[in-house]
Amino acid sequence: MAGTSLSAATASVSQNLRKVSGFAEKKTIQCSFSIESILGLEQKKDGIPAGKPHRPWVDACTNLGDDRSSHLQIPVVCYENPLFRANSNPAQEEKVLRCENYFSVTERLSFKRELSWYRGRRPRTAFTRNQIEVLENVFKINSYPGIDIREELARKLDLDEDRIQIWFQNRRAKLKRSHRESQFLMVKNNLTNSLLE
Amino acid sequence: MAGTSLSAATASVSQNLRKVSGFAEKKTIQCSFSIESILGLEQKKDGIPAGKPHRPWVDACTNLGDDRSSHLQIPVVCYENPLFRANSNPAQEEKVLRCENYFSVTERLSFKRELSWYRGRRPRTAFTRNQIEVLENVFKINSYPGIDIREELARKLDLDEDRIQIWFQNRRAKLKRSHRESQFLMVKNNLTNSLLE
DNA sequence: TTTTAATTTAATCTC
DNA sequence: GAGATTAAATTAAT
Repeated sequence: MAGTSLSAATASVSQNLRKVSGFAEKKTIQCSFSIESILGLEQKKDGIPAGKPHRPWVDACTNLGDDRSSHLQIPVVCYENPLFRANSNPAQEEKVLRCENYFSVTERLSFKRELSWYRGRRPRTAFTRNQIEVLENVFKINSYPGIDIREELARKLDLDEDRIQIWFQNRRAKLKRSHRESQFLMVKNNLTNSLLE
Repeated sequence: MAGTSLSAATASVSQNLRKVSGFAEKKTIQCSFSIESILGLEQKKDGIPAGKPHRPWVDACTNLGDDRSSHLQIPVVCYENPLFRANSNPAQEEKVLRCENYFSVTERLSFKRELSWYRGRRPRTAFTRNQIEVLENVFKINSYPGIDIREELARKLDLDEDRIQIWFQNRRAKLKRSHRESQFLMVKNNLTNSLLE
């Protein structure tokens, strides 16, 4: 973890709390110790077609040894965690006025947030327009900001450094995608043109 | 994807053209970031260790001669940085990397890093469910398998021994991370509880 | 439906 | 090998 400040480290750890599974790995040891077993040479029951990627979350029910399910064991932390409560969006709060149901929008947002926690996912951050603008401007000049720049951005934009880092990762992926697509377009156009000649 | 509309791609291209052509939009930055800061020039590091990484999978598809043009992964840096647009042979790239008169150490580090990432990165391996299962079972018993076990696993799982080694490294890192985080959790809960008493 | 924040993990780099 | 970081692939919220 590159974050050097305590707050950054704390935020980072709390982000990954749901990944905590240090104890879950022990309880899954129920296999025998024969080499054949270890190597999985006795063919498994439900002939899973080899060649398929490993996607345990798709059929989580049938996947017993998966430590990913362990985040369900510690939802209490999610409730108590103050780190994500602070991040309320003013734009969304104004919608409270239009709410005529049992729960206010903020209440429902809160539920949603807690549900996110249960599901093991950080509530989606809604960046403000100004935050995006600054991030974009920095990205134009440097798409790989180091830890110090990220920290500086975090301070100035009132965001966690983690969010900054993720934002740049996603932004780089987006740029790459758009390059791929424009490249594809060019090739396609060249091909079309040469066929029309 | 439907988002591959011409307008979208065009917008994307023009955005990138602006980027290539210079810092035309510097003035829109309404935040007090110094250029040095944004470019990451503050963080000084040591020199670049010369030496080309071993990338057998690059040669595998298209080798014979020095043709790199048929790579599916488009190097983003080639678009963004005018330096890498014209020259596509390694000798010239070396010269660019050695050009310390014009570029800072960190810049050259960044270039080199991006080059190797975008051009030479090994395609991500998608392990099958069965492969993962076997690896996990072995890991439970021995998280530091020696070369002989790795070779055996490679044979039986039809993988390169390299992949096995990397997998165990990443798996150990994951375990360590989860231990750190659960420890953090315990400390935090103890702290919370003692504060509530 | 589209965009993008968030997540997981294989691969890379530095030490 | 450890540790940090990244890209790739994906999930899911908006």
